[in-house]
Amino acid sequence: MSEVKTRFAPSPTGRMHVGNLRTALYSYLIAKHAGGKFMLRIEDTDQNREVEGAVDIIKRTMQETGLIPDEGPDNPGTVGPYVQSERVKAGIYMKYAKQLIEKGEAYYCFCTEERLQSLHRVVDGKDIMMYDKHCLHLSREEVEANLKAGKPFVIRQNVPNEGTTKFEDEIYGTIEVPNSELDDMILIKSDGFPTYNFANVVDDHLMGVTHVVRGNEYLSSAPKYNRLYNAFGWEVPVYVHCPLITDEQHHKLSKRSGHSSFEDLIDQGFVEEAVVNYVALLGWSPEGDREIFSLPELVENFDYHHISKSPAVFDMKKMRWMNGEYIKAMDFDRYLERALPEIRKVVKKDLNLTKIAEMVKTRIEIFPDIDDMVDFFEELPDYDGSLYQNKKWKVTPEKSKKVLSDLLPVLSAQEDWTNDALYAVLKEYSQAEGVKPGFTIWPVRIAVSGKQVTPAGATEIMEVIGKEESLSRIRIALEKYLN
RNA sequence: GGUUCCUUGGUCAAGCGGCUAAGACGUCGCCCUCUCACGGCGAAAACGGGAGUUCGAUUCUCCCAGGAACUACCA
Repeated sequence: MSEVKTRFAPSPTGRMHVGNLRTALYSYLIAKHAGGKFMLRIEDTDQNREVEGAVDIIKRTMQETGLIPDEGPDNPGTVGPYVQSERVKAGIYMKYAKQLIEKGEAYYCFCTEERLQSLHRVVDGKDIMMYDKHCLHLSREEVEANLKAGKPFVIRQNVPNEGTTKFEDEIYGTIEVPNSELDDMILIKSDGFPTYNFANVVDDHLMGVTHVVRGNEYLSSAPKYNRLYNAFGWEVPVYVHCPLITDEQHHKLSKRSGHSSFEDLIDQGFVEEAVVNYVALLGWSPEGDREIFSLPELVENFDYHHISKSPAVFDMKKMRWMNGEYIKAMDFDRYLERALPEIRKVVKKDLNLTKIAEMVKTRIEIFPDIDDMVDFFEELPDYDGSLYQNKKWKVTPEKSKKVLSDLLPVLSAQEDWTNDALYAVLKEYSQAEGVKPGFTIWPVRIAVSGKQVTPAGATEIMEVIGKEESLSRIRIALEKYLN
């Protein structure tokens, strides 16, 4: 058996869709698991849809996710070029299309747009069209004359109306389709560019791809590919169709879902590795119970036979959970790089931001979660006096008032403003009063934070905001909220 | 409309003829605790329906229902 070679073949039309990312990931994993090669090919055959800079997005995304191609536009192997528009210039597709015409498997079509338009009909609000093989019946002379006259043409695949075509998919098994369902799809467009379908087959063969990994949405066009391979007498590659990734409504993930692309997710504060990890588990499951996998670990464990058939909903909740796991496990310096800018958005004062970052590390799932958690460091929010009511510690506003009044002079006299020292002070006071520490600490925490929930205890907060600010906030509590 | 595919808890999913039908997220409870979170423990929650095949079907076959994808000179 020859070496496994897979490819990721995106169109440069914008951001990297998560469905595409998963296809790329599975392609990569299949190749790497088998010790094979992973290739990148750019399918820029639609000049209208091409988006400036999209190729860079693709390349950058692959860098960031670690899906590094062994061959591609930037590191060509022996089967280049790796960009289809360049292959068009080399005349590759036209050459093979003409071979097909010789064999009677394809034909020139000169139909006008108007004529094609007349073939469309609307069923259930959907516009559907099936070509009627009008130009198949043109005589050789007519074709020659049309070509000589410079009439625009396309080349279509010639699929018989009778019989069936079947193909094998590794995941879905044998799939058989009646030929009458198969449209005479266009192979070469009137601008001389190949369509995706044709370029794909030609390139996968020419470039030695052994396993074709792609989305389930292409499952129904696969039989047409088989006909092409057979017509050429080429070996059919192994097909691996991945199940669809859907939104909560069970529809194919689209731009409007807001998290449809890798970049969207990163923008929202997700970590690259977490996205890769989560996406790997959409449609595939490892053998054990483990869910957290680095890319190398995925390579080691990935067995494409365990890819499932049913579509998977992209669950933001679980994505967030997994991201939280990655943040918790993240090397602190790297964490700081992403956490600090987020903290600076709300904390402008010269406080110990590293300490604040430490506090929130186990409490966030995505980086923007930080904002609402640490805003009180910057400024004491307006709060409700009822916060001083706490059932567990049996704290009331009245009791809080006494605690804070008692503590104010004690804390004013306190020199060592570190967490441990402050905690000792509060504990000592509690013992002297014969109450639980929590009873004392609750009102202090409310006073210095103004919030019901904080990412740290009272004394940690005091340490960070400092003595002066702490005392000031306690005074405000006494004067404004407990009076 | 046609074709193709899919159908285990709300979600991701194990299961590949015999099980009290894993596990994870989420939800809820308890513990830990200077609030919350982390961590620990626990609970509720599923085989779409109907026929077969079989001693026995979540697992095999068929039908139905539901869902999805495709049906472009887009990929």
